[in-house]
Amino acid sequence: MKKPAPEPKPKPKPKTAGRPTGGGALSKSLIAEAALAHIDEFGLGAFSMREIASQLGVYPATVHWHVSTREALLAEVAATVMAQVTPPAGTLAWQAWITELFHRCRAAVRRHPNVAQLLGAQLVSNGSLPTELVEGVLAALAEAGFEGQSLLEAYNCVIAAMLGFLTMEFSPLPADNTQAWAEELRERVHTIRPLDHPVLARNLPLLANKAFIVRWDNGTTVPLDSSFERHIRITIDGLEAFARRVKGV
Amino acid sequence: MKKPAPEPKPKPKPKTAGRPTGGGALSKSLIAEAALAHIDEFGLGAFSMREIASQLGVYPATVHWHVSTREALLAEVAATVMAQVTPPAGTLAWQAWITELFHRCRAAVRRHPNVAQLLGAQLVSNGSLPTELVEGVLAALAEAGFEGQSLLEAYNCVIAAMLGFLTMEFSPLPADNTQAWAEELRERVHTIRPLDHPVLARNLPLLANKAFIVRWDNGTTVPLDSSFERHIRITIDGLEAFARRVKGV
DNA sequence: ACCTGAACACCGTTCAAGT
DNA sequence: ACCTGAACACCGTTCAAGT
Repeated sequence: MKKPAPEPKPKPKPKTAGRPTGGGALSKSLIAEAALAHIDEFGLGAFSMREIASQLGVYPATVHWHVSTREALLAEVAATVMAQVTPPAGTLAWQAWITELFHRCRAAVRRHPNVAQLLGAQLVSNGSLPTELVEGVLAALAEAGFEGQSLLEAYNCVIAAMLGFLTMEFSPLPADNTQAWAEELRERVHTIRPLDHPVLARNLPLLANKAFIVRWDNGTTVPLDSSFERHIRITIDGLEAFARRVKGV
Repeated sequence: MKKPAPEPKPKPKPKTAGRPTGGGALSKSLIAEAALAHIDEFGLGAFSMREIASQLGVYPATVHWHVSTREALLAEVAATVMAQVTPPAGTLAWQAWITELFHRCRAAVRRHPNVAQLLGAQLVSNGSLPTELVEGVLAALAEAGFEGQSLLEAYNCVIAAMLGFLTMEFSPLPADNTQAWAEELRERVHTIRPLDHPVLARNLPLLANKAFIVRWDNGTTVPLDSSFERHIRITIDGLEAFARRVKGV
């Protein structure tokens, strides 16, 4: 989460300008790979076009020749992370298929937790997620009996439940002074007055650092496994109730 | 969403250094108000400490004297937006109370959509949300019969459902070239092959720009009202099923 | 206590110029 | 087509100095 060692950043190794022999040492996907590796190691806060450029041994303008924009590069990274999450179609009942999707998606995010904040909270990155994911969820929900307006609603609920939870679970810590901030929040949480907030005070040992809003570590160090499993169950149960109503039972 | 007019930014009106007469022209909350107003008008992308400083007619260092850090200021802003969302306790059944909370929270975010990305996707801002919100949700869920581990799980699911959905609904557009990006995504969506993605292709008129991942406007211009209502229902239904299991019925 | 004025070490992006 | 080298217009934050 902190910047790499502040060595005097060397200019890219001096080479003459112009097209390299063999044509095209760099490419969009190579840059995206480097960016993902860097984000995995140092966090999104330490990511910059210049940093990626210097890691690749080229000038910043070179990166821009390939990817146009910082946001576009991050969208590429997000797409890479989510590339393999969609389960194959037609092998599972819709409830099991959605459950499997949630599990595979969380596994992918746990491999690259620092990209979580891109998936749901940035329209550009969100829009770059694989079309198979969209189709898969829609197909599962169609199998459940949804169509038209109710299909749209069920779809949005599934995507929001999945990406929304992961966005929150892996939301980033402060860029600097992490331990000072954590200490302050921990202090505030442990001095909650039982008279003002009785249920919270009574359940504090169970909730502190494990419940949203009253935690100072994210899912990387304190994963919310059981809550995520519960979120899946609640979503599926709610969808089944919705499906029964739609079918007019 | 775009930067304010690029007039030659005037230095703060020249005044002598030192303590102003009357003591303390500026304060933390005054700065937070100015920041919120600026974010409402120009978006989080146009927010900067220097911009706020120049709008207040002071030097950047002056702002830092009051708020320590950019992240801390944004947390203050997030807390301000969410200050009044928690419904009063003890007047509603737990299902109605949670439903009311969802509605009030979304109303608050719709008044300040550009801060949505702070609420769930930044641990610092998330941790600054009002304690009454936490207590209120816990009290409602305790009334529903949850306690201990199941209370923790139900709580996390409620918060994730609420803030997760809103984070996604109001996730920001690209900082620049918005219309070019939108056009590109629209084009990609409308050339989806029916053979590869049959359900998506068949329902495209209903889904385009209204379903997550396949949209190019956010909730500010295309609100997802019915999906949010459905999300509430699904969450409540799922919680009720969970409560029945917990009670061993 | 509260603010100025300037500096430090960064950013993303653009552009002419090379080969 | 692909890259250099430099520039432009920004950042957040720190710090000595003023009153």
